[in-house]
Amino acid sequence: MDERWAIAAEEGGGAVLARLQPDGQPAGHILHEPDLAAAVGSRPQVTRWVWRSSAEIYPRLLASGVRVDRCYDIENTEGLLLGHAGRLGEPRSLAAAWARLTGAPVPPDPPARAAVPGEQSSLFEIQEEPVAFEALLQVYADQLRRHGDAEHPERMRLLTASESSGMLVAAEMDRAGLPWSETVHRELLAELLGERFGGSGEPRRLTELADEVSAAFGHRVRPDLPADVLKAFKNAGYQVKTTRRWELETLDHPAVAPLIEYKKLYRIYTANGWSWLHDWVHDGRFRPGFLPGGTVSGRWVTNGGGGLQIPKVIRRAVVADPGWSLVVADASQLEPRILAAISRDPALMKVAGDSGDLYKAVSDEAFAGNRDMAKLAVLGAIYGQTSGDGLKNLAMLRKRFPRAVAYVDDAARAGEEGRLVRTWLGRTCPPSGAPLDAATLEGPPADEPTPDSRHARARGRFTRNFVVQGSAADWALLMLAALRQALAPLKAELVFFQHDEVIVHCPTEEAEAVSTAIQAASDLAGTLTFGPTPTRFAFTTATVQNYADAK
DNA sequence: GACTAACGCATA
DNA sequence: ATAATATGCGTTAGTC
Repeated sequence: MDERWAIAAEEGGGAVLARLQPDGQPAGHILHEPDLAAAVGSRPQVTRWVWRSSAEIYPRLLASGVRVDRCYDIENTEGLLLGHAGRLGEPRSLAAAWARLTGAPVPPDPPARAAVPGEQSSLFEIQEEPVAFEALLQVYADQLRRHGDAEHPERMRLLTASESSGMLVAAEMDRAGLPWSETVHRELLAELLGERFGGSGEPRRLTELADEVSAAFGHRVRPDLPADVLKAFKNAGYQVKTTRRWELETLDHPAVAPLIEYKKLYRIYTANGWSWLHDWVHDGRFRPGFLPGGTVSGRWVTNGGGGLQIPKVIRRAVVADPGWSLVVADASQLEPRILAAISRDPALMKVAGDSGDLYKAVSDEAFAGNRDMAKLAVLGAIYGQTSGDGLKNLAMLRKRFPRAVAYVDDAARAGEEGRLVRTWLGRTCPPSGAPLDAATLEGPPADEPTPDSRHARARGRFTRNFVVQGSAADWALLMLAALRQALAPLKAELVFFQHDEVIVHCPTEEAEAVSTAIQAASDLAGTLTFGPTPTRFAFTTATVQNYADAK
């Protein structure tokens, strides 16, 4: 039984709410109640809550111990609908949507507040003037109609529903937090970097390595200043253009080894050192501030602390609670499988129908068993390779998997021509900024590319990748939604999500059930997103005490 | 002091 | 196998 209610927070902790008819209009009286969380918590029969912003409301509900099954996030949906209509970038607040509906001047979105370490996810909340409840009801009804204007209305409904669900997942993950051992982290820092001068100065190891670098050059060189390092190498007779690690590695000079070690440790020191620990880890939990759909392609971002860039060495600090385990699962070779599902290339679907090594299967099919070649060709197709040996491999791929390559080629061409490009469910890549003239588009891969043609080509690589990466993000939303539902009766908690990888923290006795639930969620997401497809989305799962042991 | 660009590197 | 996609973020140097 579908029972929808709309709700909005009122001053002083109260709420205004109303039951809705299927068309979004209120089904009865509009109620005012003194306690927002109680208003929701006392209505467990409600199947979907319609509200302005999950980031505004849901952390408050969670803080009161109230969870909801489903929601409909009006401002998030407004962004997706605007994007689909090629109007990404227009204000997406409820107030703006209401103004567009009534013909009033459209207010710009308030600027997002800067990240504040340790604060709960409500920091994403758009701070704006309260809008009448009537506006919320009317904008909701209007959005329901606008879904019908989409190229694939059913897919669009799936997209907005699943991203609303993603908002719930994000708030719940931030509430739970990733278990983080401050002790292990400090031990790790001491082991890698040594003690700090005066307890808070530069770590001993960095000072030593900087001295080694200077000694190797015979004069003072500061390794954290690229200009300094470049000059030193040039004076020593080495031609280098940058101080990037892979370029330095080609040089035969005694400064190289300590320099590379310095860069590695310096990165850890600045990005995940003592200050990071102080700022971002509290009460044994790291809360990255997940934001679903934070990128154009629909990938999530985090609001602070570099939550999606936790270096592998630092993962030793992610430790399950006593008696609990971490179920770490990543979707294997996700992007080529997504390409199979969206392109419906028969040969690629066939190899993606097996959960084994996809690149090996592709190599058997088209590259005489050379897996490296096959992998390069597939990645080249997805990323838009422009040079190198891979091009030859790409030609072979095109021959054996024509529909798959045509799919991304079409996306690239659409991008180069400035047309809209969409993911499978309808998330839309905004049109390119600079319009391109016909000559630019026709122009052959000129010997000397014009800025416009370079721009068009870069655009094409972007949109080529967008359809795959973005459709993977579509799939991931449905996978998370299904997993969240499956975990609801357990003690297990989703605590981390990173593009194609999830971590569930659970009592050890639940680990097996969790692993099963993850694969089931993956299978369900495949069917829900793409319809019946032979493509398998296999998860590689490890149950560990320590994140570092998962790989 | 606030802001930005360029750089470099961590993740998928 | 650092070529190609997407990000976040901390540093320094330069500008206002």
